[in-house]
Amino acid sequence: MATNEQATYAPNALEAFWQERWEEAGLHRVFEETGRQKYYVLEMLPYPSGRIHMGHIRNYTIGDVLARYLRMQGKNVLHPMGWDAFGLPAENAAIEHGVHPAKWTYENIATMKAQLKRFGFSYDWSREVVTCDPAYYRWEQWMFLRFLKQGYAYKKPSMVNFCPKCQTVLANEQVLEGRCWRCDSSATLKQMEGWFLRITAFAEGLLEGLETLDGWPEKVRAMQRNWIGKSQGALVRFPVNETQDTLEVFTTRADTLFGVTFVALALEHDLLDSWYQTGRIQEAVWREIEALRQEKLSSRFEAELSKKGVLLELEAMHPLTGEKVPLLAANFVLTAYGTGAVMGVPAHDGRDFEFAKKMGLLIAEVVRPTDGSHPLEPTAFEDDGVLVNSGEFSGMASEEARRAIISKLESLGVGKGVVQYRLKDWGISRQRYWGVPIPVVYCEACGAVPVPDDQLPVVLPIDLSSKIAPGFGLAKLEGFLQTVCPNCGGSARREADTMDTFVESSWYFLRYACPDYEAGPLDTVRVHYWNPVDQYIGGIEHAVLHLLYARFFTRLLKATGVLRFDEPFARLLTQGMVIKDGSKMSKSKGNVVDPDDMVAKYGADVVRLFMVFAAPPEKDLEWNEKGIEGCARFLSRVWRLFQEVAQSLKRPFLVQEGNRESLKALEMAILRATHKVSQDIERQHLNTAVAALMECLNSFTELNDLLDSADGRLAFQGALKRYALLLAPFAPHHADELRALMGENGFAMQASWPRVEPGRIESPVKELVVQVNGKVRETLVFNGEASQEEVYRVALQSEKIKRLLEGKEVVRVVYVPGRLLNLVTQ
RNA sequence: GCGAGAGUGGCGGAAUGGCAGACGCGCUAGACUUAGGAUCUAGUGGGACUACCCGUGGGGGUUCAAGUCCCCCCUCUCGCACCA
Repeated sequence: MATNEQATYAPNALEAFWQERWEEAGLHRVFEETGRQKYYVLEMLPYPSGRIHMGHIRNYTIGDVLARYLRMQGKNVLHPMGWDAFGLPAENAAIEHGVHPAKWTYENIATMKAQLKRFGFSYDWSREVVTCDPAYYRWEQWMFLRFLKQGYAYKKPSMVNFCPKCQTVLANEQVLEGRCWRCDSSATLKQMEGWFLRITAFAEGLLEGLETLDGWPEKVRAMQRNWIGKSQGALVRFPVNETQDTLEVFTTRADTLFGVTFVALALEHDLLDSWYQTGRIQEAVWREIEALRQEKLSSRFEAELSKKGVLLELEAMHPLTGEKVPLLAANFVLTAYGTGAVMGVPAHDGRDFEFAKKMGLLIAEVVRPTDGSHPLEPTAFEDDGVLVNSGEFSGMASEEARRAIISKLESLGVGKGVVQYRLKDWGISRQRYWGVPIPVVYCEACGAVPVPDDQLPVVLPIDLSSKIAPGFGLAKLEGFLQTVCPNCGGSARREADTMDTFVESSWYFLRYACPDYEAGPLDTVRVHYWNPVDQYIGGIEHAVLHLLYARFFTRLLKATGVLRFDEPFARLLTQGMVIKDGSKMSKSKGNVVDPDDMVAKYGADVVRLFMVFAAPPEKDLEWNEKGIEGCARFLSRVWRLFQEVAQSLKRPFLVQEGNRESLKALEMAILRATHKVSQDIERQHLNTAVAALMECLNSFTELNDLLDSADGRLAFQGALKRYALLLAPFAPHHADELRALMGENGFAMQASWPRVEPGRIESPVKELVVQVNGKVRETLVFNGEASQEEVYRVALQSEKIKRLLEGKEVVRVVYVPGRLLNLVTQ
């Protein structure tokens, strides 16, 4: 400007000044420019809960540093922001304070947007997406209808997780240790009808895709792999004697089939009820089953249930040996996994072993370690080995036996090889109000009818006659529900469920490419110009929620013909939490630091700097008031140095030529910093990039004797111009101000990132270390490259080295050019 | 139990197999000052106190050289967890 040429750094006025200039210049708007290399930097969009917190600031600062750096590198960088605006907190606020969810949400957005703007993040706000806007969610409804048509969306009754506090259903992914991910209430199970998206159809693709995501943290990939839970095995059918029923079990250990001594059913298995109704299960046995069911319900979330079971007094026939095996109902058999029934092989499964001991069931050894030992007591032998007591399969190795036994089962028609996944279809029905209405109507004559495209969006009614109270939902809005059938024109009722809000966040990153598009959900050209996202940044808490859903949606949209790629996020950075006094900042702990307070006190640049300096991005960051003061001190020192140089340029100089060594050192300092900062941003070590800037400043300060000379001042001016550019991604307001002070026009973001030709940071003066037996004993200085012989010769002239080598023979000399000489003695 | 990651000064943290502790905080001393919680200068792993020794959770190994690579163990954090 600059604002003035004052001696103290006054961040608030300065930052406001530059933010206005950026705004006027439309500096952060970006357009599709074919021929220019694009880069898409994305941070997870926030839920408008009321206020921005430090965790957001950290996330967005990391993204902003990368975005600004890449833009200065000449990339066409998309860096958007929006709001995940549907969700329960808005309804809860309505219940507690009587505010309409829409009003609450939009007011929060306004507050939070102002907070973000104060930090000077380089978002293209013209692309802002608000998911509760009908202009956004109409396309989500459009997509839903496509999915419906192709069978990827369907409705079914099922046992679902239900949060009593939120009064709504939760998807499997949204229940953490039996508790609601949002409010931490204990979830219950409930039989309900609801809509599902067929994520299981993409289980294999989602799993395989993980292998291609080498820009993702291994931790997240492992979590998703785990969640998808693929296992290879066999379905085996056990006919139940004296009935027409066949019990199917899933096993990964077909090689242990001859060791089956019982078959156990989950307490909730459908056949139990049917056998009870047909009198196959006695009244006394049934009462025991009921008792176990009760016990299981009440202790659902205990670490481990002690294994209990009930003999059904029914037998199944072993599919290969024809022997009779007892059937039991057991509390440790999972309903939701496999077939809800397991074959019991006590000799080779720890759980079955424990259970068999307790119930007095037989234990039959069929696999032995290859060393021939019999390790059956005190526990099961679970490893692979060699088969025994297994008829024609005896003598085979486990691996081979699994294949052979599966073929046998298949040829007899009593089983088959299968792949099983733990992943379940995504239940998206929510029985609440503040969400996207599911575009289906129910007609007495025509049944469930999809709402035609031209009647979209099904707008969420905003005018409410009654106040929102607990249990409120679309189902209470008679005016909304009543409609006509698009098919026959008869009276019909609308679907009252809304979609899980994770649906909105599954595709928002696509809409940023074309937020104004009205001819369809996505403008194919623009979407494919920007996507996939090159760098995604957000918290690890979404490892198997949002990140899995978004990957699924991308594949779904590809299958629907909208997209041409499989993976939405090429690289993922999961930043650590901001913690204080050892725990995550939260209202309940009373350890919250408000970003606004910090900005008021230190300015945005200082807070941004601290956010990336105090810890590497992926690690937790401990809030430290002293630490942020250190960053403030650093920016003040930078400020003073620039002032000093600017002032010196106006004064008469004392000498024409500056000290040659100092001039060289100055150039070397800025070159080294340029190299280090570039390299560190590239590898996302933002904390060491800032350290390099600090180090460079320290060097500058030591060289300020150069300001007495004419060429020293000019050299300093040149170096500082480059320094301001290096600072720009971290402290953008500061950087633009400093550039102005050095006589530059325009904005740092429009300037090119300084480059260093390789080799230029090599100092002509080499410092070389001499080791004796690997220990550093001497440091030598050479001008330019020195040969091994030369270094050796000089080293031997050192008194110290001479003394250490006295009476010893050098048996080996290791020379690393430019680094060290190691003399090895006997 | 399974999976992933991490153990380095008083603290946050640096180190393509090549001088361990960059940078910052804190601390010590000094300078400037009516004053200092401002600023500047110097020092700051431990022990010996001039030239040496020890030191990256513990124990082995590879190497001229290991915080870094390999094997075993311990501790911590996170995720999943009776997944057949």
